[in-house]
Amino acid sequence: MERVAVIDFETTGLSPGHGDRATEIAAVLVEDGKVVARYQSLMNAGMRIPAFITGLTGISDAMVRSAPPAAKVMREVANFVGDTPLVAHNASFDKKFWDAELALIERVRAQEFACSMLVARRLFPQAPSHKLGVLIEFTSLPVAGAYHRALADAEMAASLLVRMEAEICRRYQVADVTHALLRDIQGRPKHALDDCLERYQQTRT
DNA sequence: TGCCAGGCCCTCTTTAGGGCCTT
Repeated sequence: MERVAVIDFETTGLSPGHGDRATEIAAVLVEDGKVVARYQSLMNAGMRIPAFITGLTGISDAMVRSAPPAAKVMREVANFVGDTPLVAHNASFDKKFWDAELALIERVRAQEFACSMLVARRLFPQAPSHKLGVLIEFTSLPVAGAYHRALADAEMAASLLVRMEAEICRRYQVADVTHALLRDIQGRPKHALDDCLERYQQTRT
């Protein structure tokens, strides 16, 4: 697969449209099934962190207060990933924050997102749930660190992605899985996975 | 003061409702 960047945000809440901001970002570059580079930073957006979020993530007001400004971190991580295609677990969430935080530094996203959760729902419909942690356990992948910290979650989403690529190659006898194919799979009705991959096979032979 | 997401996907559907998933 071509190089992709798997990203994960920790935030003060669920919606940048209602004033929520990022508190931490991680991005890992995945190439040939391996993580080849990592970026991770807490970021200070000047927001109080709700107690519930501190309980969930372990990220406190004190940690964020001593972190670099959000604008500096977003410039760094945007430069780090460049125009590499993006992947996130439940990408609709990370896409909202990526676009919102970039807009604050007057930058615009240059690439598409693919969603590891939507692909997993199609590839592993029998999984007990499609939360990242459950899928890591379901696929017997190693836990990379504390859940709900950006780098650990990005690393685990990356390993899940690599596992799913291998599964697609094995199950459908294709040699390569592109970012475009992931987006094709996630955009199709769940029952149409076989149809999608059959057509992909035809384009590669 | 108190409110507060939204896209996906199933079904007892499509003139809708509710669970899942992210923090």
